[in-house]
Amino acid sequence: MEPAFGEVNQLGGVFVNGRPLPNAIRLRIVELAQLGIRPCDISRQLRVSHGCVSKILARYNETGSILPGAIGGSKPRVTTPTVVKHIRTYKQRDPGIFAWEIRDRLLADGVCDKFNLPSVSSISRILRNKIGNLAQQSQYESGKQAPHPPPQPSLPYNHLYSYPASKVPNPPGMPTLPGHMAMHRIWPSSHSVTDILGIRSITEQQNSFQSSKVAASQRAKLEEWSAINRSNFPPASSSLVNGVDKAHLEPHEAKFTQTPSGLPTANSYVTAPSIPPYHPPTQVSHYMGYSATTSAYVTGPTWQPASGSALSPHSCDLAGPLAFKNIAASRDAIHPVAASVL
DNA sequence: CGCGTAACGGTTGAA
DNA sequence: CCTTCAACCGTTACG
Repeated sequence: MEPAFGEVNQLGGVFVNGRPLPNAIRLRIVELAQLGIRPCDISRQLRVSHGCVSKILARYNETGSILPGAIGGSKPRVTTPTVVKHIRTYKQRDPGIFAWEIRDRLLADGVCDKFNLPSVSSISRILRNKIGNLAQQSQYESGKQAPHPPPQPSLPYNHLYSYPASKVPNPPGMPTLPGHMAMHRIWPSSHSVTDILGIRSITEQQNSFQSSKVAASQRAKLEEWSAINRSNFPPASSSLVNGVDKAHLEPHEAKFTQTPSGLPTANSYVTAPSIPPYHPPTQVSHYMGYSATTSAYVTGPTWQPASGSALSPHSCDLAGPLAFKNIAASRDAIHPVAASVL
């Protein structure tokens, strides 16, 4: 469960079964692809299976994000206390109401929107399990609803944490969802549209180790791109970029990058000996709360100087940018470091 | 040979 | 706490 060292694939690359590739490598895959390198060559160069390269690129093309999907956990429940309460109310008012009618009403009354509307079967289950005895008890049940008013709005966080993963992309052709509504999954990840697009993370990283291989023009393009995108989105989302967005990235990266010493370079990274110990889930719950923990990362780590020194001037250390991203929350902190590296 | 993808064994985290 | 379960992971192998 705590693979200090990963396994080695057929190409000699290191991976940790069940865990996502480091973002640095993911990013590298996308970068190389953008430079016109063929997937098969990327695969060989980075020693990542072609299946994985294919998947990451496909996802990137589809969602614009290089980030892995949210692992573990459960989907946010659509049957929030509020919803249950309303269902109960409907049932009380009309004991003969059908589940599908309840569903329609939830939508009509604005209790739910089409993204968090429970399925008919969910409603049936609720009726059966939670309100089943309501029929008999409804009289007195009804009176005591007030005490526990779930302060929860019907859309608690959905609009904040969308999810860039493949299952529910918001493909260009799909007009229905604003990107940020694409998924109702708690993913401390992404989250701002720009982040969903993966733009920000890319540009940030580029800014960090751009000097290495990425052509200046490429960088410029990306920056411009991000600028465009940023400006195109509502302030609400962009404001999240610096908070939520990064917060989510950090934990992941922390695992990859907070390697105590000897940050592997891009070139050596994939070889077995230089595998960065996969940092075990730490005390910091990874997908932690967005706020507090972020600052923890910002302030705490001692790796910062190390990363700076370990960073080789060229040869694009993958670890470098990632390391920087750990403190991404404060770009102010980043840039000086990045600048010095550059 | 390159690429897309299903199967597989694995991890994760909310319920 | 512990267990369940459904999400995701990357590799492998096949077509």
